[in-house]
Amino acid sequence: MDRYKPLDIEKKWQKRWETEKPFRALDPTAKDFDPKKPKKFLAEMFPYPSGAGLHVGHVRNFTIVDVLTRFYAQQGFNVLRPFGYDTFGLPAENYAIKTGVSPKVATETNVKNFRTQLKRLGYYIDWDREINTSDPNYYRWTQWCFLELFKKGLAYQKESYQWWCPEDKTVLANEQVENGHCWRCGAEVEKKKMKQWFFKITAYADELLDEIDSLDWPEKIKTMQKNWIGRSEGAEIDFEVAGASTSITVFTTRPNTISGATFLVLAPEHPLIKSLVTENTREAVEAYCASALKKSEIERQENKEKTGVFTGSYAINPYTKEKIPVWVADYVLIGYGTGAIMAVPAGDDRDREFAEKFGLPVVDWEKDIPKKPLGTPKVTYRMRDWLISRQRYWGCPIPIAYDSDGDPHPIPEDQLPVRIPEVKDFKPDDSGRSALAKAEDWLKVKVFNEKTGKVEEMTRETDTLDGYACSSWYLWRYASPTEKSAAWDPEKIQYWEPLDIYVGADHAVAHLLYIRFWAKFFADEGKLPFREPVKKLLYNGYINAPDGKKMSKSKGNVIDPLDVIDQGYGADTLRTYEMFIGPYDLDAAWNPRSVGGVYRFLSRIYNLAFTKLENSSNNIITRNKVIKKVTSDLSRASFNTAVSTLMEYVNTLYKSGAEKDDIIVLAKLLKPFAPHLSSEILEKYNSDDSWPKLDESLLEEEIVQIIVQVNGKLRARLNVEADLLDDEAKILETALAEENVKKFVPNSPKRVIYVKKSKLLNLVA
RNA sequence: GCGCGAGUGGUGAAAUUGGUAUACACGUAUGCCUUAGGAGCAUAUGCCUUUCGGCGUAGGAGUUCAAGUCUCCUCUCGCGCACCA
Repeated sequence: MDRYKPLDIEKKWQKRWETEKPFRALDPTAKDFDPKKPKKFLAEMFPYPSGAGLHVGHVRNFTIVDVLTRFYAQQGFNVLRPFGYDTFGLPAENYAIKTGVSPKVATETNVKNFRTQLKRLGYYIDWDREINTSDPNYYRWTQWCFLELFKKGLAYQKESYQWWCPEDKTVLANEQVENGHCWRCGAEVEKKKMKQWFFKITAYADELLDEIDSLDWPEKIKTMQKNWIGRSEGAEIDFEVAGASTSITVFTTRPNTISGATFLVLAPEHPLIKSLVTENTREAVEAYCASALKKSEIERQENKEKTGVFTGSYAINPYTKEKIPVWVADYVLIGYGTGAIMAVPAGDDRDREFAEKFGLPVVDWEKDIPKKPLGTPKVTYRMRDWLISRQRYWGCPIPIAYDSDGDPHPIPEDQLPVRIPEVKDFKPDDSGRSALAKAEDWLKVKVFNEKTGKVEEMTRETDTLDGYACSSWYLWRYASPTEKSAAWDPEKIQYWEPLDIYVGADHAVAHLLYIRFWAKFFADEGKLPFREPVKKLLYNGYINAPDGKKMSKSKGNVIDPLDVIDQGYGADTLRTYEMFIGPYDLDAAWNPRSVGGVYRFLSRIYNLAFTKLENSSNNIITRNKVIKKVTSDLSRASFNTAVSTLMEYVNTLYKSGAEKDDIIVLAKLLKPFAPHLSSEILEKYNSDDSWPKLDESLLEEEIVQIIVQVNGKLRARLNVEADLLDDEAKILETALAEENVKKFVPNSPKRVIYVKKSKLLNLVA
């Protein structure tokens, strides 16, 4: 008997797909484009192609997209499922520093390896649309996006205290600091005062917040984004400094508690501190501010014990007209509100703690304050502008040059891309400038200076862009990946976008917020016909090692998906297993035995299709039920139950015998999960792969089972003709005639509940 | 601390709208088969009970003819944010 040999089958089909390219998406400009077909655009969050190649987590992520893509393709949608690589970033650069291999070469190798591995999984990918963020043809347009933002004042420079990673020697965005540590290398971050580039994401804070509710995204992600944006409504109130002409502006969400404000607190970085200190306090205040700045953020977080120092100045409470002291304390943050607060110790735990520690007055605030407007109404956000400059080599160069005054000028569009110069030494240093600064010839550039009206020699910006900038528009590039005259072709964008389904397991606030921001910006520029780039988001769980721990090289518990395939299980088993492992959005632990179970399932299908076919049975009702269940399961992304339905079906067919239509339906429904085996079967049976049509009229069986409960407990099952379902009296009579029912209902039932839809009869005895 | 989830057999889990709890798979047990394999096939498998039956979805209460599902309280675990005024 011929046995299921997945590797042979998979090789055959992968070769065919490589030459026939059946997964190409048809643009509206294509010859064989059919305008009647509805479109679906699906994508995974494109990966960073590491040297280690695919891991099982990638496979889960990509297979979810693949199952859905094939599901829609088989239903006749014009589907677009492209692929790309997020290749800029620290790992490639750090690898280069370690090995001396240039990031460009390392990236090329890794992409090639990834592509080869992806093809071995049989993914439905339009390979003609592959993109790569470190390709000059791509980052030329990332630079264009930057310049669009720059022209509108949404890319700007600001000197301020920034997160600095002493290990990677670069600044980081707020989103890239996790618990006071660098998200990449884990080093404790520091604060450093530097002039940096920002994107003004806060300009869209309200819209980013308000439109969250309309998104078909997981609630968890939506909540995280809401919290991240952190909108607070309140007021700014000016407090005059006693005996001086200055005033201190504070932000508060509870202006009505002003009568209880007994002191002010400024953040140690607050610019007014200098003018508030007195002869007596100067030394102590300066020492406090200096040590607060030097302290790592961790220390500032871990040590919640309140510290602070009196400036020596007083302010006037504009409501009570009382003189209140002005303090400096590091529990007030310079980056939020105005960097200064009015402390109401009777109403706020932190203020109370501070007041108690330093013996400041605690005064109850007047509860019935007349609602006369106090201060200026003001909305504040926790979200800060997005810091985008990085002092690193392997990134998209910021297309800016500086004149002799140090003012920035955009590199003209006809000079794009600003290519990354070749340098020998990629190593970053503490100068605060990237390795690009070492390319001396590259640094000089002739740019028109609008101030002088002349073309002048200027110096290039040496910072590169945060990788998240590169990934903020790639979904739009997929619509026209080779377009030379624009970042995207408006006609194709109009047809394909926005993305229908996006699948990933990371970037809940960063990437998924940035991409929304850019969509809104480019929509305002008239360059995009939508304001939200992703309709539906699926956020899949991680796959852990069999011991339940995170897979890691150092623990030696990594499962290599290519090994699983090459062991003889094949890609179809791997794909189907990862869909069967549990609900897609939960973390799961790898179970080698369970992989074997899925292999057995596919083997049984193979045997059924190639060696055991019978012609006798009539399974048409079962078949229709299976079509209905699998279709609805895939529609609600319940992949594990779709697989289990197919398993049940196979078990049934082993008992009842299978006819040709059973095998064809089975292969079609299985194809999203196991495309190679299904293709092999469908070829043998001369069938296309169109999604099976459901015949609703064939769903109802002639004999139905009615559940009989007494006081809510199962006492009998009645097998009756389907026609009888409408005849409650008859059903009751039949039920009462049952021995076991009689036993529990000796007299006539006090109450009868009959639920036709559930085929259930409950008698209250 | 605040916010959001989740808790079901030995294990991963199913139950979509309040209506048969534990589908499917792993594991385990028994049997069959033979190309003796990392096979394949069949049957059984929540707990207590000889049977009838009783109990059972973290624990406790409640609503309902009927609760894994709804409400309240408690416990445990996970995730996110974390001095945001």
